Amino acid sequence: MTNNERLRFAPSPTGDLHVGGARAALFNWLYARKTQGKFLLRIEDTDRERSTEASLKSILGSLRWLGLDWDEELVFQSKRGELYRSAVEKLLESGAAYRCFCSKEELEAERERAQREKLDYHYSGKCRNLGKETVESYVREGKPYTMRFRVGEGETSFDDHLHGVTTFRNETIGDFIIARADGSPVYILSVAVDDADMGITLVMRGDDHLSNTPKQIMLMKALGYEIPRFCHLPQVLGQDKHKLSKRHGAASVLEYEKMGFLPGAVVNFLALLGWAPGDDREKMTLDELIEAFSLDGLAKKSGVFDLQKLEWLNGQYLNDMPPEELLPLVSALFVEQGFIQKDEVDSRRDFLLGVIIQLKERCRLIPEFAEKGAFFFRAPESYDEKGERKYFNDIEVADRLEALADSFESLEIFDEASTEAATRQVVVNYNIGVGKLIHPTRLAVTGMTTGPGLFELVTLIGKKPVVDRMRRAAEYIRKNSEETNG
RNA sequence: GGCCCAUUCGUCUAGUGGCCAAGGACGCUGGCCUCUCACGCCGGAAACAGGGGUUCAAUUCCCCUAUGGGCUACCA
Repeated sequence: MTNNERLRFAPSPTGDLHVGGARAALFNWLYARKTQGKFLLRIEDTDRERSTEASLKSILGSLRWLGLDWDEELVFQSKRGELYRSAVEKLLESGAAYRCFCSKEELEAERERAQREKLDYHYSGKCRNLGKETVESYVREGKPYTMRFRVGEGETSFDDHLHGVTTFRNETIGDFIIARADGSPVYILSVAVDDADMGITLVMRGDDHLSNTPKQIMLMKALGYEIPRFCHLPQVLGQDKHKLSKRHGAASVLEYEKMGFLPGAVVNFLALLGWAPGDDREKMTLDELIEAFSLDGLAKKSGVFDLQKLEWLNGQYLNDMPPEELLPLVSALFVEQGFIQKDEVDSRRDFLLGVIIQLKERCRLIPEFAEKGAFFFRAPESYDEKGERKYFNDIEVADRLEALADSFESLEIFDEASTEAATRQVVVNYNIGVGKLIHPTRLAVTGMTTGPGLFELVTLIGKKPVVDRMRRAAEYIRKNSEETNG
């Protein structure tokens, strides 16, 4: 465990950052930071068809959003063709690789036959021992060829950090292609070359790469490279226990950002999916994660992404966050909703902080501030249906509401203590329980049956609008009862 | 089909041979607090896939089976 560890995350820019990828990135990052090593980023953009600039931007954006910073320059595979070509050349010269002239159709037929006969298929090795002259004449004819790696006898094994010694018999692998007919390198080759070239000391990636590892090792050996250590992480699954994908709802980090999750909560949650600190901590900051992180805490079992737990965690973050920190996020939402103008954010700062304070322990996601707090900005357009039936069911309610409105109006100081005192006084006059007045009042002022404490909310909104809303509700109740009676 | 990997409450996990009649968290659920909701607090139900070994002793070690997953491309 020196501080010379070099880790990497190698996404393909073919979409947004996937949750599984983000978790792999996180573990690499944590290990690098823990060991004071380097965390590198390599962009696997050799698939020209599917790679896009927009995806790259999106992935980098998500990484930054999560707080995962990287060291050194980005490595683009698309810019390293020369490196791969010379590696292939070297393998060809040493005899570790050979030209294969088999056509796609031939190979396809072979594979189908094997499948039909339920036999284990791998390349027949037809071109493996072609005579020198044959090869030369084919090349002269311009017959297209791919490059194949000559897989030797024996077995290939490595000591995976998580899975221990894992062994593959070479005969089950079969000579594999390392360069296409157009000369471009295939993934397995570029990975081997890049990991060596970048000096990666520990390859930590999804366990879907487990069976690729022996190939990578054979290539590295043939190229005379030092073999890195490996650690294959379990996958992230959806509720149906299949690999997390769009079908399960949100599979990319970006979507969670849009849904109103906080980066700290997402990172925290991802860290706990497949890793445990060894104690009972759940909520942990990035620094605490670095501090506690160890490869030993990694799980072997793939984990199901539990949205409910993420939501809970996010709620914890929201609740624990100082209101000032929430202000930019929440006010941006309010502006977007048309609750306030952008230039009002500063002048109404105290009011907005008040709203946040009253709402934050009731919200799990940022957008809920708008759903649960619209009434702070405008009078309710309608009343909760159940609430209406329960609290606006009596003409007397209108009288009481008006009585309380009058009482509120006459208050010199309109604060929690005075409004509560006024309410309790009115209740005594009518000889009813305090709840009998509080609930209708809340419904009148907010349109809802749930929310912050009535006296807090009412003082934040202010006397005038509150009194207006109460009188309007009283009127509404009267009108309704006339209709139903008449 | 072949190869490789995995298997503790519904879910995330603790547990590395005795401390486990299995602990925590989410969710579910009973209650307390209370003007409602939420928060918080106190309780509850809920798991070692099955079968063989090894051992004085297995959740922990080995084997088999079952189940799930991955790879088996001129994708990455």
